[in-house]
Amino acid sequence: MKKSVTRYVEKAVAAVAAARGVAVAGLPEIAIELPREKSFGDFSSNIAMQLAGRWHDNPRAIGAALKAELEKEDDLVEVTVAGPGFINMTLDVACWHRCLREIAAQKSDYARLDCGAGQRVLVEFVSANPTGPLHIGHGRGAAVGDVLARILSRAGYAVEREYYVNDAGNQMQVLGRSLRWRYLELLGARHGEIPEGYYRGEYLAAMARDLLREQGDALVAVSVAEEDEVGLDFFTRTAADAILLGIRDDLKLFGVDFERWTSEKEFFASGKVDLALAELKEKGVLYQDEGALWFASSRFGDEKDRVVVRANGVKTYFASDIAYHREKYERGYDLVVDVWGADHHGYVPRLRAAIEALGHCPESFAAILVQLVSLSRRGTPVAMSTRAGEFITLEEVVREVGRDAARYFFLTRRSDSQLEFDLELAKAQNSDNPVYYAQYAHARICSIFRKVAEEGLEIEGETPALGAGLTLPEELELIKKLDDFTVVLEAAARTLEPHRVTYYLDDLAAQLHSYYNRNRIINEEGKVSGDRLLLMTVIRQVLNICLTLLGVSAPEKM
RNA sequence: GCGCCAGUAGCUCAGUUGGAUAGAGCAACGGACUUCUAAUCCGUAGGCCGGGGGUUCGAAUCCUCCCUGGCGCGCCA
Repeated sequence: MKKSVTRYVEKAVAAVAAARGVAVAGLPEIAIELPREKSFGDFSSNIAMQLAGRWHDNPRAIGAALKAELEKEDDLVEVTVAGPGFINMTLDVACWHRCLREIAAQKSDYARLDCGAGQRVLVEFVSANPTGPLHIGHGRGAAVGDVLARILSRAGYAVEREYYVNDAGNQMQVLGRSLRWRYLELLGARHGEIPEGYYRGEYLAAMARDLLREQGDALVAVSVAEEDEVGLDFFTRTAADAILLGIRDDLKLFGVDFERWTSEKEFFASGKVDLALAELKEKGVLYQDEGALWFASSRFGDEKDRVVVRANGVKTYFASDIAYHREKYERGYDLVVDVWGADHHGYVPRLRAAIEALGHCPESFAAILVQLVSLSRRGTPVAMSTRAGEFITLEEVVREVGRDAARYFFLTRRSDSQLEFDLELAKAQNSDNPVYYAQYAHARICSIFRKVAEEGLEIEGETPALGAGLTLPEELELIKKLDDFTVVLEAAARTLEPHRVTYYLDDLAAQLHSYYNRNRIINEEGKVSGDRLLLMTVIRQVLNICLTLLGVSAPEKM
């Protein structure tokens, strides 16, 4: 509907401009909004005020001229100029009924947009080191990345999900040492506290017990010195493989699937890192200093230059990440989205610099920074310390509160604001828990349809229903809300903000509950309003789409 | 010290990218089940949008200076 109204306003502006002999080119974009106040009508525009400056006239006079043009439109039954120059427009109710029928006809394809125009997008997320199980912070990143991908996909982008496995570098060495230490501990060759800097989580001790049981006690000599490299490759690989399998399981349990798992190690092994560096060198943005090789990222907006090859000859993580992103562009994505923990925000300018240096438009790269999650139980904080190896894993959270609640909770905040996750609240089987609110709305509507079908109730009105009997203010508000979903989805895709869908869903559910409490679809005589049933059909349809976008189930019964 | 993000009701947070009288949930208080599901609804109360200055028809939103909190400032990843 908004699009139709936008066209009317565009037409009116063109007509008025012609009458005044003013050029239409270079005019501001026509912004159509939903007025806060219902009495202002269905849509409003501030275009008269925008034009006032350019046309050197007062906004109310321009508004009056536009109003005269707009009144020629059959669909607009009322046009007024209000306040400082807002143009308020009210549509014929028949338009809203038509709108409802159109949405109903599209069924589950409603709000499949084409604003992505088939452009290819890569969403890279989670990408945690395989050094330990996923914790709750990764869970938030997983929910945000996955739902973002679903939203973009519905908005008409060709989306792929990718997990970048950071399986190279120091921390993998430490992982191998940690597992070897645990193994030797079981053989009585290590005692006391695990050394400082090692991974001390219980999962490695458990893994060591499995190793001993399944593969015996000869994997490494008990006499091996701690600094020694003997057997490290084996322990590193064993630990990383097992942990990565666990991560895949956790993500599956959480409802997240990736098209692609990419290994950092492979980038080094295949020489792609060298290729990327060679390309940068060719572009003249690398230089040698103090024995190291630097990338001149400050020429592309970073605050300082960054090392890509250390003086000891070892390439940095940044170097492999350049190679990785270079490959993303070579694969032909139009938009590259990375979902990171917000503590990596300082890393954004240097990567964007590298992307630009490689000749790609920096606008085509977006980093979504996901803020910290703090856990609590009934308001009291749950301490989490990665150092002590005591953290709540994603798996524990999902098992405790359920996938639906966990996903929903992660999406109730903007990504860049901190999130307090209350385990008791998420687990609550009562009305305090917001995830049930939306699901309940869906189940309630299903229940009506069940009753109609089971009891073979008579449906009143035209067949098929036209919706013409829907004239209550709350019915029209509902139809407008349903119509607005395309706008919300488009905005969520454009701004890469999945929480917009959560808020929309909550609003729609609220309107449904309110309507349900006030009006009956099946009346006292057991007769069913066909028009209201049509309205329920469409609401259920949109609730279902939203829940599916969030990866939350849409129960038919609760 | 420099940079990034945040600061909105008692608490947790939205706020359609500059619009009209700033919203929701929880908590508090008062109501609604012989009903298509009360996991719901209706009502009351709650505000110097961190503070000052600026930009304009118009600012929670933009620019600037302070205050507070989180994070980042490695030839770690």
